Formats: sequence, C-alpha cells, structure tokens
Amino acid sequence: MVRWEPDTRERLREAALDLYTAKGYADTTVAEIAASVGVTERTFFRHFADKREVLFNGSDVLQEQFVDGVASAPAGTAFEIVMHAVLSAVTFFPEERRPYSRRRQAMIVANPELMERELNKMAGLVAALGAALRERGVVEPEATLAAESAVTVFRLAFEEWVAPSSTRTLAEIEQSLFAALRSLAR
Amino acid sequence: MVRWEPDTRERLREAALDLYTAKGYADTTVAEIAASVGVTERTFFRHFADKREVLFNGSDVLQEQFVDGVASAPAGTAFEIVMHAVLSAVTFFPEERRPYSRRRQAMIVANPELMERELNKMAGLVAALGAALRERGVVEPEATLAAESAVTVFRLAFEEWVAPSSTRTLAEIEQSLFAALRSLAR
DNA sequence: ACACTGATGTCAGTTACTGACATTAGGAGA
DNA sequence: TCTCCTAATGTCAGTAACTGACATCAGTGT
Repeated sequence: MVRWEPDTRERLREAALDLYTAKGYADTTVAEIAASVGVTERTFFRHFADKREVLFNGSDVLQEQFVDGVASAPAGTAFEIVMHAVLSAVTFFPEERRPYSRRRQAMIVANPELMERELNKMAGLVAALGAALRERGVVEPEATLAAESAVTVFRLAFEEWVAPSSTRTLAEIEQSLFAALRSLAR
Repeated sequence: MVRWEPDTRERLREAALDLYTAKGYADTTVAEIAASVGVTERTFFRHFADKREVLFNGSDVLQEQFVDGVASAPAGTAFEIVMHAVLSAVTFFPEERRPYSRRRQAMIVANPELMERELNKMAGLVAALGAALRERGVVEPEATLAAESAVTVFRLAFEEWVAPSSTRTLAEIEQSLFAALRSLAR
C-alpha cells in the first residue's frame, strides 16, 4: 500500500502555476516545472502540448457545460438559448474557486502569449456553441452571431468576476451584461 | 544611381507568404525566408517580433481606420457609431486585394499558431475601438459591448468575404450581419 | 510464466528567438 | 574633404521550447 499521490498531470499543473507566480512566466522553464515534481521535461510535453497549455486544462470541460446548456435549454430564440447555456455554466465557477481564478487570470493578462491562448480557447467555445445551436435548428448567421455574443458576455463577465474589487456573483454580472447587450442594438 | 529595391521589410513579408504557401508554414524556417531575400535571420527578427508577425503587418493601419471611423461618425448611439466605423473601414479592403486576402487567410486558418495571432489582433481592435468610444462619451459596459460586437461583425464579414465562393462586397456582408445582430436580441 | 499496455526516461536534434558587439554606408556639418 | 553620427545589417554564441526514436519498467490480464 503506497501513499496516495495525485496525477502527474495534476501535480505539473499546480507546480506550473506556483512557479509562474513565483518567478514569472517567462523566467520559468519547462525543465524547472518538470524537475519540481520529479519528472523529466519530456513527460511534461506528453501531458501538455506546450508551455502555455498547462494553464488551460478545464477549458474542454467548460465547453461541454456550454454545449449541455444549449441542449437542455427550453424552446426559445437563439438568444434565449445561449443565455440559458451561459447562465447554466456558472456552476463551473463556484465562489470558492474565485481566488484560484484570480491568480490564474492575473498570470494570463500579464503575458501576451497566454492571452493569445485564452482567446483561442474562447474561439473554441464559440465554435462548440455555434455547432450546438445548429444542432437545435438555428440557422446562419444567427447561430454564429448568438454564439459569439454569448461567449463575449461570458468572457467580460468572467473578467469582472475576477477583478480585485468585484463582489457580485458571476451570474449577476452575466445577466446585467446580457441586458445591456439587448438594449444596445435598439 | 542604384536600381530601385523595395524595403527589406516588404521583401521579407512577400517572401514569407510565398514560402509559407509553397512549403507550408511549419516547414518554412525563418532562416530560409531571410536567405531568400539575401539577409540574415537576425535581420528578420529586427523587422518582425516573431515568425507569425510577418503576416500581420497592416493591422495597426486597420486599427487607425477604425478609430478614425469612430471619431468621424455623426452623433448617434454606440451601435450606430461602431457601424459607421466598421463600414468606413471597408476602404482598407479594395476588391483588387481580395486575392491576396484569400491567400493570406487560407494560410492563417490552416495554422492554429497563426489563428491565435489573428485573434490577438482582433482583440487589439476591440480595445482601440472601445477607447475611441469612451473618448466620445460612451460609458461602460456599452462601450466595450459595442466594440466587441462591431469587431465580431467585421471578422465574420471578412471571413465570408474571403471565402472561395463569395461575390458580395465586404460592405454588403457587414450590413446584413449588423441587421441580423440587431434582430437577434429582439 | 508471458505478452501487452501505458507511462516514463534518455538522448540527440531542430529551430525560434535574444543579447552583445562589430561593420558598413550614407548624410550632415566643420 | 574629413569627420562624426546614425540606421541598418552582419556575426556569433547562447537559451529554451519542442520533437522523434528508442529503451525501460511496472502493472494487468491470461
């Protein structure tokens, strides 16, 4: 019977954020991250496609949440469906995870390379959401426009949610942004 | 009196797209690009921050067009102002540049690294547009939402404009997308 | 016992990118 | 004309991200 050890993958993820925080993203080498959990650099690259990807683990799970949210939404307009999906996905960000999200997001916004990757993940969300909408019979260009709008709202809401002074819940922020978006195109 | 030679920068830009097209982006080294115009690799990196940036030259000019478009828009809602800005910027994409844009965009969508950079440039447009709107007194969150929406419309319109079968003008596509967006949030 | 599978180690190699310093060409002014 | 200055480039050594190929090894099912 051996002492329990978390996944190598998970340990790499934690070590990476710790090191990025301590020394800065650019000044941290992949070799250091690997060494700090007792594996080789090669192993790191077997778990993560590149040095950036280690910070973007949950993104596929979030994507599923969005897609499920579309599938489970009651009948309605494209806009109502994506609103439902985005608001459902808030369960992915419970209050106790806010400190972690803050740390991670601070790292991302401070490093253009990471921000690029973040934007890329958001584009993935848009693609998945758009596909889910088309699955439900929404046609172009409404499917893509609704998907884009929804992810934009989600992203802006998330950014405010992790802002240092923010106290509102993610769902509240999202709702006010959806409302503002509605009245924009008036 | 010497034979006229275009900028080293411009020649690198052309050579890069040619080589990327001929051998593929990943299989082209920066050293090859540099050698093909008779300079060293180091010189390439003095002109372009990295291997991707060489395909994103005009983006700052486009950004200025957007900002100018906001400044020159008649009084109106945030939505009307960004519509004016986006529609003004079509002069940046005359019909004769469509073949070049098609080539370039095909290269970008085929390479995730390049797509990431593209998304990053779009985020730059959003930021500039948002700032220009705030300059005109538009407040948050309307400024950011309008900027995001406008750049989304521009991007989707551009993608359709460079699609192989597309014949409509960029302005036409943009107008129909703005209209669709308007009726989305109804 | 044996084969198989999945995760890891090892190692050599490529290439993007950077810093430091040298060189050169052309223009402005003494 | 000589000289200084600046901008662009060359040279060179170095770092670190990433990859492919192959070996090892522990566990698992048969």
